[in-house]
Amino acid sequence: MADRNRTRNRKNRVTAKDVAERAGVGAMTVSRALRAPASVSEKLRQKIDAAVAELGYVPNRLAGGLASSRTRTVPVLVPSLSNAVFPDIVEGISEVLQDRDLQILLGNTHYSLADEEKLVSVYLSWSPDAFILTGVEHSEQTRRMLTTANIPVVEIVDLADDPIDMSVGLSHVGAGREMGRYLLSQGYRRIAFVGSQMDRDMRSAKRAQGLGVALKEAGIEPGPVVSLAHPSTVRAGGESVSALLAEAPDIDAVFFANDDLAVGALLACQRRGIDVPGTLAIAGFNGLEFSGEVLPRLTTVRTPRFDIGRRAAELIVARLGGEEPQNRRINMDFELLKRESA
Amino acid sequence: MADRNRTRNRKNRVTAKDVAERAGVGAMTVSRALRAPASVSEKLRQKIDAAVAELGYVPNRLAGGLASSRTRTVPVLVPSLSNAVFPDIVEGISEVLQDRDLQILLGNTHYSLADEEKLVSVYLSWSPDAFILTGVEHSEQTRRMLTTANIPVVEIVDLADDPIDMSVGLSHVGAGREMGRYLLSQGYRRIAFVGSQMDRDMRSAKRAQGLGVALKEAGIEPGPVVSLAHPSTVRAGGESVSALLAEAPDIDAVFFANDDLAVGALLACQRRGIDVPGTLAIAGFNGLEFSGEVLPRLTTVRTPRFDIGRRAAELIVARLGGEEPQNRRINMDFELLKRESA
DNA sequence: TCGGGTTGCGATAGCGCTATCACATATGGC
DNA sequence: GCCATATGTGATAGCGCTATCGCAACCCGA
Repeated sequence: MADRNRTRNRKNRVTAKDVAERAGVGAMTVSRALRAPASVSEKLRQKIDAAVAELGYVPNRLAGGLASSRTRTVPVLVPSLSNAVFPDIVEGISEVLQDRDLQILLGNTHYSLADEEKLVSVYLSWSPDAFILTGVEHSEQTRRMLTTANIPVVEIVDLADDPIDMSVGLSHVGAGREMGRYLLSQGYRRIAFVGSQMDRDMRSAKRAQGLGVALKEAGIEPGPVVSLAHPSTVRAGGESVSALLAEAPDIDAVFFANDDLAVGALLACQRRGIDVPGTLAIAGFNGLEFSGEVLPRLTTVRTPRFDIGRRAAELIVARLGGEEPQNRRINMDFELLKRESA
Repeated sequence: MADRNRTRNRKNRVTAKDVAERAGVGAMTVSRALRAPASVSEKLRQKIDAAVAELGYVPNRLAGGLASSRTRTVPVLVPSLSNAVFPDIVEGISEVLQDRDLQILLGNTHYSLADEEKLVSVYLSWSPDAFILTGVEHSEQTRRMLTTANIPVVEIVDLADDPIDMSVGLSHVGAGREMGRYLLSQGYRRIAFVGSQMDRDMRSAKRAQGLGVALKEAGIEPGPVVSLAHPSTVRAGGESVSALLAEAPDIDAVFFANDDLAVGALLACQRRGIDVPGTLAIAGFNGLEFSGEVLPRLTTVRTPRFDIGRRAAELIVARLGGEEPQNRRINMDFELLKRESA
C-alpha cells in the first residue's frame, strides 16, 4: 500500500544514463554513439550497442528534441484522406523522407483554413524540422507562424505565385483550360462543370475557372457551374447527373472536378441508359487508376501526385542539408488523357 | 560577424516566462492558466490570456511532455492509406479524439510487421498517451514494447483472442464463412477466392479461411485461392479475372478479399462481355460506397469502419479518464449486402 | 625527443515546461 | 475575534537529452 504512485505514474524508463553505466562510459558518449556512430571508437560503440540491446533502450525524443530543437519530424497537412490523390502524395513524400530518418506527421484539414491554422499551431509546437501543406491559400496567421518558424516550408499541389518558402504543384487554371479546349475541339458546346465544396476547395474552383477561360477564348457561352455541398464521392457524382440534366437538359458535356465524381456520373449514366459520350460527354480530373477501367474509359487529366510528393520532400532534404534551392517554385507537368468518355 | 550563430540556431521563441513577465505573474501560473483555467483566478487569467495573445505564445510541447510525461498524442497505425477502409476508420477515431484535444499520429505499416515494430518504437519514444494499431498479429517485440509502455492500447479491425490490452473488430473468418454460405445458397459450387499479399494481410487470409470452412461444412470441394503479389487495386482485380479463368475455367463464382478487387473484376467482365452473375458471380468485402454504384451492384459485406474507429477511441478516452472498461474485446457486427453480382 | 595538432571522451549547463511543496491570503465556524 | 481549513500563487527541482568546452591521450614530422 505504501508504494502506490511512487513512481509518479512514470514507467521506469531506461535512460541514456542507464546504458552509460552498463557500458561503463559517459552518458554523452551514448548519445553520440547513437546519433553519429563514426565519432565514437569502435570499442566503446560495441559496448554501447550491446548495452542498448540488453536494456532495450529507446531514446526519449521529447528530451532530445528539447535539447537540440531538432526532432526529425515533418508535418504534412492534406485536405482529405478519402480522396485517393492525397495518399499518393503522402507515399511520395514518405519514400524520400524515410530514408533520411525523417518522420511524417500527417494532418487532415478537411478543406478548412481554420482547421489548417490550428494544425499548424499544434504541429509547430512540436518543433518540426520542416513543414508541408496543401494549397496556396492560407490564413494570415498561418503564413505568419510558418514564416516565423524559420524552417523549410513547401506548399504542394497548387502552384504559389508568392510561396511562403517553396512550392511544388501545377496550374489548375491551366489544366482546366486545357481540358476546356479539348472538349471544344471535340465539338461540345454546352459544357457544365461540377465540383464539391468549391468555396473551400480552391483547386477545384480554379479548374472551373480554367474551363471558363477556354470557353471565353472560343467565344462560347459558359455552361452551368455546380458546387456540391458534400465531399466528392462516387455516389455524389451519380446523383449530380440527374440534378444537372433536370436543370439544364441541353448540356452535351460535363467536366467534373475529380475522377470520383466523374466515374460516379459515368456509372449513373450506364444505369440509366444515357449514352456516354453520345448523349453526354464526361471528363474527370486526376487520372486515378480506376478511371481507365470503366467503360467507356474516362477522359481525364493525369496529375503527377507521387512526383509532387517526391519533389517536395527532396526540396526539404536539400534545404536541411544546407543547400539553397535554385528554384523555389516547381511547376509540374500534367497530361490530358484523351479517352472514350469525351 | 561576431554574432553569427549567437542564438544557437534557435529561433527566439516566446516562452512561458516571457508571458509571465508580461502578465506580472509567475511562470507556473501561466502554465496553469493554460491547462486548467479554472484553477487560476479570473483576474490573473485575463491578464495571462492577454499576454499570450499579444506575444503569440505557443507552448513548447516537447518541454511540456518531457516534464509531465503526457503528450496528448495517440499514434494510429494502419497497413495502408490507399484502401478507403482505413481513412474511414481514422475519421471515426479522429472525431472522438479531437474533442478531447488528443492528437492522432498516423503511421502506415504497409502490411509489414517489421515496419510496424519500427513505428511502434519510434512513436513510443514520443511518450504517447495511448496507442491504436491494426490487426492482432504483431511481433514479439512489438507486444513487449506496448505492454511495457503501460498505456491504453487498442487493436482494431480484427478481433483479438488475447488482446495486448483492448480490441475492437470483427471476425473475418466468420464474415468469410457467412459469405461462403450465401454463395452456396445461391447455387454456386466452384468458388474461387482472390486476395492480395495474403501472406501479410492476415485479415484477407482469414476471410479465405472462412470461405473454406463454409465449403467444408457443405461438403463442397474448395476452389482455387489466389494471392496477388501486389496491393489491391481496381486494375489488379480486373487482371486477376483473366488469369483465373485461364487456370480454372469451370469456376462459377469468385469471392474477392475486398471491394477494390471485386469492382475491378466486375468492370473487366463488363468490358469482356462476361455475364455477371450468369457466367461468373462476383462478391467483394467492405461495402465501400462505390460497390453500390456499379452495374450489377456488388454483393459484399459491410464492415462498420467508422464505428470501429469511434469505439476504439472511446475505449481510450474512458481509460484515460480512469474508467476500467467492462469489455476489453468488442465484437462489431457486419452485414451481408445481398445484391445483384452474386 | 619534442611541440603542435588531432582525436575521443566526459563534466557541465541548459532546453522550456510541470510536479510538488511551501507560503500567503481568503473563508468560515464558533 | 480566534484558529482551522480552503484557495491561489510562486520558488524550486527536476524530466532526459544534447551543445559546448576542456582535458587526456595519441599522432606525426622535425
